[in-house]
Order: sequence, then structure tokens, then C-alpha cells
Amino acid sequence: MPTAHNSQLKLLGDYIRLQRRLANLSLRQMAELAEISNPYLSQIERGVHEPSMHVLRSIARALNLSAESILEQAGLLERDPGQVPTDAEAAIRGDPRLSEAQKQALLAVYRSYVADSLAEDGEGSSG
Amino acid sequence: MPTAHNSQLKLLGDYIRLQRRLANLSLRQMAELAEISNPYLSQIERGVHEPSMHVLRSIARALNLSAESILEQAGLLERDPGQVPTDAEAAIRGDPRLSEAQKQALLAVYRSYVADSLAEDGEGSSG
DNA sequence: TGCAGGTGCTAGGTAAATCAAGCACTTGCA
DNA sequence: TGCAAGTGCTTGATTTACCTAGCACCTGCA
Repeated sequence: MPTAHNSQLKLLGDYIRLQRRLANLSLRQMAELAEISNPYLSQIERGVHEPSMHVLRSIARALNLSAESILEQAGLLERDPGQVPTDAEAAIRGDPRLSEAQKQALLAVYRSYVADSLAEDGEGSSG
Repeated sequence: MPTAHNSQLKLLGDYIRLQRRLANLSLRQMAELAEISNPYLSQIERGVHEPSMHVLRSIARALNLSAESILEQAGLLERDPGQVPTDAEAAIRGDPRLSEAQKQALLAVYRSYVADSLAEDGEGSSG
């Protein structure tokens, strides 16, 4: 069902249309570049449909945009990674550079630290 | 017709399944968290279908993963390994529950892991 | 030996994404 | 005045994403 991200779709569409115009491309021209049909591109720009990932990628390439900028508009990325210090546990689990075993080891250490600090509760030297 | 990014889909699926197992969740449990049906989650994990953006986002949230790590697997983001100061580092630094010493210890372990995985191109020596 | 409840997967339907054809409008040109 | 060619948009059909219902398998328990 069409969820509440409708306005997000509109933002995404507006962004794509803006970038298309900046690149001086007609709907058909850009649709050809992105290898999608022009009516569909039209609908995406008007926020009628949510494009799939690979369509989004094609669009980014057709417009010479970084995937990030488009994904940001699509609401998939929040501005700047590392700005929001998310839960360390989540960050560790999501780190593509760590093996599963490494993640588990790191998480074990992390949890033991947290358990420690909870036990000591209000004791404050620094931090 | 499923296009040539089929293997990419399989990679994405494998990654999701791996993360689900690391989080100790059954298909149904995670499907509930992500607000999608369990058969569909199963198909995503097996690379049968390409999930839409908002499903992908739900999955990332259900697994407490950053959107980036999932998008990278989905082939939407290319990330040079070792370039970005990962959000894991930022998260550790920003964690109010860890003391300074604990942060340093955790970061040291983390960095050694990352260095390991970067050096991993056929060499067997261990430090 | 059987049933209750857990696991993942299959089958078949509905809604949404996507395309090919074509409409309404504007512009340049003879 | 008219036609060719451009613009974006609508329509109707196909493909794919996604769901509900249910199957086959394994485990613990009485």
C-alpha cells in the first residue's frame, strides 16, 4: 500500500526533474540515457511512483550524479555518515569490513564495557 | 525478466541473511520487525526479488544496520575500503557509556580487525 | 507415538512498477 | 495556413513486488 512516504517521493521527483533541467535534457533524452521509458520517468518526477533501486541507479548515472545525493533525496540516507553517532553496537554489526567472528568478538568486548559502566553507575572521572 | 544484476541480488540476500542470523532472529521475527511478510523476506534473502527502497530501509532498521552497508551490498553505493572513517569509529567515540580508556581499547581492536581485512589478499602471516 | 510449536519455503492472488502507443499542446518553417 | 517535430502527459497491457494461506521438516514433551 502507498505509505506516508508520498511527500518524500515528491521531493525525490522534484530533485530529479531539477537535475534533468540543469543538464538541459528533455524527458525523452534522459529516459533514453537512463534506459527507462519516458512516461515512466515523467511519473517518477511527479512522485507518482517509487522507482526501484536499479532504476534509481540508472537515473543517477544518466545525470552524472553521485548515488548518495539521489539516495539522500529518496530518504534512504541521512545527510552525513558519522555525524549521527548511532548506537555503537549497530555500527559494528553494520560494518562491512569486519568478519562475523570479528563483529561478535568486538561486540562481546563492547557489551562487557557497557555492563561495567552500568554497574559503577555514577562514578565519574571523565566522560 | 530478471536482468543481469541477479548475482548482485544474491549478494544482497546473503548479506541480509547473515546479518539476520548474527542478530539471532528467525525469518518471522525479523519480518515482523521490518513489517514485511516472512515469505517475502525469504525470497529477498535468496535473491529472488529486488526489494524496493522502503523495504530495504525497513530491513536496515530491523537489523540496526546503517543504510550504507546495505546499499553497498545492493550495488548502489561503491565505497573504497579504508577511505571513510567508518561510523563504527564515530559511534564508539560518541558512546557515553564508555570510558576514555575503554574507547581506546575498543578502537584498537577495531582497527586491527580492519587492517586485517584489508591485508587479506593471500598472505598468511600473523602479527 | 502423537501433538504443539518452531524453522524455512511454495502457491496463488493483488497491487504497484514499468513499458509501448498515442493524445494535446507548442514552436519553427515554408 | 498547415505540417513536421518537439515538449510533457494519459491509457492500457505486462511484469514484478509483495501478501495471505498453507505445506514439509525438525524438535521437545507427555
